[in-house]
Amino acid sequence: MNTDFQSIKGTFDILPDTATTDGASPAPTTTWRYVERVVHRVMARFNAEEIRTPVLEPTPLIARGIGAYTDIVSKEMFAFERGDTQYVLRPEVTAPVMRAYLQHHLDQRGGVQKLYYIGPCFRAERPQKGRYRQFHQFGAEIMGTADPRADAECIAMMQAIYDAVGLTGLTLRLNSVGNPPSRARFVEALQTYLQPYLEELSETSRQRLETNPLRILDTKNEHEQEILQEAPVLLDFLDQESRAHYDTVKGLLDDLDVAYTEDPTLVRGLDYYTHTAFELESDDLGAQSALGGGGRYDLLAQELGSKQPVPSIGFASGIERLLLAMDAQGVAVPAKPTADVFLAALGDEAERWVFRWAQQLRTEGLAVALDLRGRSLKAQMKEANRQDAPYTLIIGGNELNTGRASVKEMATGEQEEVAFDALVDYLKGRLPAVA
RNA sequence: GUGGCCGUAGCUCAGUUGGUUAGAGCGCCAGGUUGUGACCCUGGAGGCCGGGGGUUCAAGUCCCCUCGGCCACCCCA
Repeated sequence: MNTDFQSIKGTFDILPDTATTDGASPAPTTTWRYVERVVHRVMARFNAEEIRTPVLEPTPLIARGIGAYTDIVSKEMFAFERGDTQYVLRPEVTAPVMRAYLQHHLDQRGGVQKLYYIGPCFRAERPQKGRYRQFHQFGAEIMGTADPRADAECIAMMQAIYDAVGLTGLTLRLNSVGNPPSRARFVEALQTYLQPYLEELSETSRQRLETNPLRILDTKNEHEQEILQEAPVLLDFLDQESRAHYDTVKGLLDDLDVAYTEDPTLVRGLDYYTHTAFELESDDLGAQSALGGGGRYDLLAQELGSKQPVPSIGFASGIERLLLAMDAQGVAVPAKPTADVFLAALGDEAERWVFRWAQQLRTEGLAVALDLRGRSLKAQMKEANRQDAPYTLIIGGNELNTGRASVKEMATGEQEEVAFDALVDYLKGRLPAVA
């Protein structure tokens, strides 16, 4: 069937089954729900609480929170103006969560706030494998403590989710970008080092030398990588405090048996990071290899106008990429739920009986499927088969006369008669567990 | 944003050097079995050949534009 409309470029519909078409979700709804379920369960184990913030945020929150010179803010935002307000479809959710934390004085609840979220984000990039304009993230923020245990726990939380869905062979890269003074000294050294190579750098790198020097470190340009071989190393510039923090985090990760690879070139894209930075990668994903990442952002709260610092650490993960990796690794996913029983009717009177009983069985908690097109019994049986319902009730003149339903067990083909008033118990007794 | 590849039924794909009413398998619907699915047989529905323009007597086939998809760059989830 044709239509004049289609989903917007880089967005997709999540469909009930794997009728995968170009531009559809990498997985059906059942798989999405499974992943979401795992996220909720694992987060609960870490005693994290769910937070839901609007998809629409004030543009300046994002611009200031993430940094004006980041790619996200400079060219990837879906932003618009209405009246005198600037709106943006959130490109990430750490800044919004911090906004909510400050706006609602969540620190006054006492203790450390451990918050997690699941929801859509938007970025106006050219779509490709694992990259969409509307994509979905889950993540967590541990807010109100600078303790390195929060860093380690945050990373462990992220790792636990991938473990829970059964993904293997992932690489956790770890680095420290230090505190502001350490970073400032390093940036200066880096700029000095790169000065002689100015002519050999790409245009973007030259620009970044002024605006965002750290980002030059994770260039993929081979020549630039060569140049960087001899460049000063970030870790060498960490002051004692930064160094101690980093070492403690590593030790704690060891205690938790969370494996990691140190990568001194790992620099996260967003401005608000301090100290710990990490990223989880998979080689099952093509060019978009990052499953998730995060880091510490002790400066963000004040950047957003808070008088008090709110030292925090968080991670964010992409659901689409998780799904892609699951698919590539052939990870088992629970089958889609089926109806418990299909009600097939023969004749007008039986159709009315079936329609009433469908409702009755549903109030008893059974999942019931039936024909809504007045089709032949044979067609109804075919439908029952396709629906994969373990039992089918066949109701015709005979059944109405005797007051006994024909109940067919689809897997074996065996059929028996059950008195109407015994049906509920009969079915419930045979079905796994009825919710 | 830049580049490469691709775009024929719901899905996977055929479609001869441009040449009658565009095909197959699977799926869907109906019948064979006027009360029974999964197997089998028969039939049917379903395509502005992504859209627009051009070349030509003639375009699914050639050219241009556009939209979309895929992949990569960039960046990140």
